[in-house]
Amino acid sequence: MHDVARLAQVSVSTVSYVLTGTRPISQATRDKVLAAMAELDYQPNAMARGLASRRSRILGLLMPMDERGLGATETAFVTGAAAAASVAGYHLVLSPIGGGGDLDDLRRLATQRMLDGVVLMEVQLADERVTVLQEAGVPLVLIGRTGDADALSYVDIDFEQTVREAVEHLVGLGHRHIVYVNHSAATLASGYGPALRTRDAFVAAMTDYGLDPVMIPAEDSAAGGRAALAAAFARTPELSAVLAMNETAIFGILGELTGRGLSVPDDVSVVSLVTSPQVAELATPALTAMTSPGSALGRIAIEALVRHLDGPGNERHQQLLPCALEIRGSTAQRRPAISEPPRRGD
Amino acid sequence: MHDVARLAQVSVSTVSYVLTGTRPISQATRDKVLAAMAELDYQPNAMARGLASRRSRILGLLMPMDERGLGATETAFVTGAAAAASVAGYHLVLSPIGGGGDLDDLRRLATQRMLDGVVLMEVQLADERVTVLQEAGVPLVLIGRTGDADALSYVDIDFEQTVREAVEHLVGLGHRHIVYVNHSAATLASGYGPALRTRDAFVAAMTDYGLDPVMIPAEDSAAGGRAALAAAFARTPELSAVLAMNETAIFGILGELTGRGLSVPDDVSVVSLVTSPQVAELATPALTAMTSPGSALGRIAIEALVRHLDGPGNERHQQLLPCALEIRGSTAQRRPAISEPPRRGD
DNA sequence: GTGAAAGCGCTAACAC
DNA sequence: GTGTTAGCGCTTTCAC
Repeated sequence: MHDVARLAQVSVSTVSYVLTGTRPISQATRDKVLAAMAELDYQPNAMARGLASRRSRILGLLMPMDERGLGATETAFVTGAAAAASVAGYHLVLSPIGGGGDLDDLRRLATQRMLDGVVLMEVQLADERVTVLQEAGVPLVLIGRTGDADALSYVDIDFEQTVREAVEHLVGLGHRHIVYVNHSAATLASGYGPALRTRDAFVAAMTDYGLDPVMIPAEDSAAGGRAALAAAFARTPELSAVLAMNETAIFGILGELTGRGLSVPDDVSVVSLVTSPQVAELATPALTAMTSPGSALGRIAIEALVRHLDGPGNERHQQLLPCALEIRGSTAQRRPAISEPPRRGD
Repeated sequence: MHDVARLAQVSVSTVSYVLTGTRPISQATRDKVLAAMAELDYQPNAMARGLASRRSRILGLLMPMDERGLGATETAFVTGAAAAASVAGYHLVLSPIGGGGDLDDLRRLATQRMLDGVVLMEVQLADERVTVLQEAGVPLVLIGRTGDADALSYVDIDFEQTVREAVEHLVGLGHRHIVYVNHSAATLASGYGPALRTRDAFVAAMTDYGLDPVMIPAEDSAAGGRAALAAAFARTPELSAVLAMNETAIFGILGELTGRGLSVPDDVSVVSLVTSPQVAELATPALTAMTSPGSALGRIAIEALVRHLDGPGNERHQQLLPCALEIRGSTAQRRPAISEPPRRGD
């Protein structure tokens, strides 16, 4: 930087100011400085900037990685967030730090002033990470919501709206015996927000239609899906539609349906909740799904965070986005059972 | 740090030395210092340390994210790498920077001395990121190999060995007409190492058995898998086994097989290459697969990188790890066609 | 609109 | 085994 200043025949502070833009510089000197920087192939040192300015211009995206891998939905969050960060002049780094034992790791990262702000993915209703980060004084935005998120910034999927639309689609096709296959009982018990919120939304939506809301939990595996479907038929033999939010179990559900000689969508319609097009297309037939607004969520979260950092610093952003219904091959008009007399209005 | 020194009644440098451990400190003073740090709830500032020491103690994992999402295999890389970094006293951050337009972003990150070293995932045969990083003077380790990786450190899957074992398994079950479904023609043309290496290995292995090596490319989609299978039957009507390395197409392959009234594994055996147990269990029947050594790859890459950084700095680590054969329900003894007379030795 | 200089919070010679 | 001190490469008052 010294060299740049000398070459441009200005002071180091002037060079710094063209870099940061924190004070007006005449076009002439700016050009001189820029030319000198290019000439010398100068690159500012991020550590030194960070130390002097007390801002790293690095944003963290905390993304617990379980062994199941990341779906296309999560990937979309990430790419959306990275793009938004880049636009705002920040770097985005992902940290695989989870809710597990590496909470100390997180505390260290947060407290060492390496990150200007953080976006949390896969937020639990009671999420220790939030406490840790708040204590460390790191600005944060959630993707998802804790139980008491009133004071926090978040963006989340509008599960109520999403489930309602899915149910509406199925009811519109004439289905009346709809079973919702959720995540596992253990996941529900652990306070996983999406599982709880969709459960409640399903009950509400079905009740509004005067229908019986049957929910079955399923382990996150193909076998879990099969078991759940078996349970569903035991509980509701007239079952003609399945709503599911479980990207792994859904394959077991489809397999079990086929195994029972039932055709999708002729005998049973299937809608998958919060599902990426990529996964939806993997199935045969391709799944009608509520597609999550992945990259928008990531983008909005970062934008809110940046506004918080660059702005007065007391904003609070709370926003819900619904998933979009994408009709593919797994839903169809309900076919009345042969034994069933036609009803008026059919 | 000043305060810590005063409280412990030592100099700041002594505090620094107990922090870095770069010179012997008597147990007594160390304890005093540690006590003072705890008392004041002191946390060193990462930026300042980085500026003064010229090392950030941050390692980057460059992980291109395409819209397909990360499989369990990639996730295992990441968790293995993160664990190893933590053990070595480094932080690991992931950067979603890809081979796309954000090469400048990478150059900036690399050149600003924010990262002590990086691990590259999804390495292409000709990978510009390698050039950029080398020019920036950032130590790097590849997961995968470029075309001329002789001078670089890398860890990669031993595709030759992996394919050979898969073919051996199928031949051992009596299969002689085996088709290999690879990634797409475009992917092959783009110089994607795994696709090319498995192709060559397949040809070599089949030729060794005196068999005809038929390879069919497939788009990364269920539809691509169906098309590939159709092409495979057109080319090799006697087909009794499919080898595949394409986690998305494999579902189309299975669907098409079922659609043709063929049973897996009774009529056709299927082996999936470089596949995680999670994905293998998704299919019906569960797939016999060559399971990739995911977390070991990540761990070894980080360990090599750290050795490079902390050691004399001229090591070069090159290592290949084979996938492990895990037999599940998609492979079985070949069933001779009815029209086919029994051969001697059967 | 520009320059001079005082730090930012540490590390690592150099002293003893 | 410990203390003193000169930076690391920037940002940002304060002065003009």
